[in-house]
Amino acid sequence: MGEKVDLNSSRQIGEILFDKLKLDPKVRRTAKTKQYSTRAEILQRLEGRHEIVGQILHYRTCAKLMSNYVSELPATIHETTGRIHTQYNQASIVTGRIQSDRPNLQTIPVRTELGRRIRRAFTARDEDHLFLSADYSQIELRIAAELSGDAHMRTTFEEDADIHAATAANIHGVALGEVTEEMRRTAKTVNFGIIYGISPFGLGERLNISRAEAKVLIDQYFAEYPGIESYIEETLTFAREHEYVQTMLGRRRYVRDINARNNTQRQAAERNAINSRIQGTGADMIKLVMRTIHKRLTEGGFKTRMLLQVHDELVFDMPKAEADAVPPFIEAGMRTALPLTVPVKVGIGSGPSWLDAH
DNA sequence: TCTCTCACG
DNA sequence: ACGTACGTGAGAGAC
Repeated sequence: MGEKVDLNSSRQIGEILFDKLKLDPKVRRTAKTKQYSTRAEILQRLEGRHEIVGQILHYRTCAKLMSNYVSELPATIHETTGRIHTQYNQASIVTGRIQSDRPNLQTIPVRTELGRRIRRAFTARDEDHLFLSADYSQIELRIAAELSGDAHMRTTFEEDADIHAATAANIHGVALGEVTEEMRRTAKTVNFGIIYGISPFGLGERLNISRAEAKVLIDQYFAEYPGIESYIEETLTFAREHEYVQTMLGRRRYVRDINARNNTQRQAAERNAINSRIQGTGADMIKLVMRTIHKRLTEGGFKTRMLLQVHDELVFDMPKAEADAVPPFIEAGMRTALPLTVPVKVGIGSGPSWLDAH
């Protein structure tokens, strides 16, 4: 008791929790400096052991929202336009995505209730306008289905099923109706893990299960979606020969460590190869449609304007008078941006704020 | 300047 | 023995 600690210092937090309170005998350390790791994911497991843990987590959430958003964003309002103007960069991301900075408007909070209050602060220009948001549903998994040609995953999308629930049913060998929330959450982690090139170790860490149990899940996944396993093998074979991979449109990412003798370097390159074709194809797709939509809006004499791109989402400022005419061609344009054979789904909505548009 | 943490897809 | 899921930007502490 009576100890002073800077709540912004992860090192001091770690010393309090693990040296003083000894909350975890199997404490984790960070990779570079071997400090105690105090990430939210780690702390959440210790919440029951001392009331201070939950308080630290809550402080962290608030501090992040304050420093990155509440304090920062008002200072970025342009003095003559009265609006926030981000910068987009298209030549810095290895996969072909575009990136936003000063300020970064691609990381406006949405996942927590407190965070959503910040997103709600982004509003249409006046009461005659709305925010329009259009986003791709599960675009990367659809692209994985397309690139791999996996019949089972394709069918899942053709039936417009919930991909994570369907995957849960498949890997657990149960009917769709018997899928629990827990099973769906696990399947979601596996779905994303696979397209990132996850290992049994990594999946085990994330699901808090043993490496052996994680391997069973991955094996089961490949048994259900054999095309995905082939996609990974074919991608790696191509990468080893050429030292690059390419998107559907042929844009390359070089992966020169793909034949490295150092295991860690080589495996990292393999994960990059597996993911880049998928993430990059998604990036190509939305860039193409941004061009098409901009052209259609300006040549069509519409006053709706594209404001933001957030990787799989486009945000527009739209006069209410255009609310019938504009959304249908934005939705159709996004859906047909690339001639995929797997169905593409787009969610679209509008409202007085960015949050309401979702 | 590096490291950790955490906001997003 | 080692490291272990992709891509980012940004604030704060530690040095």
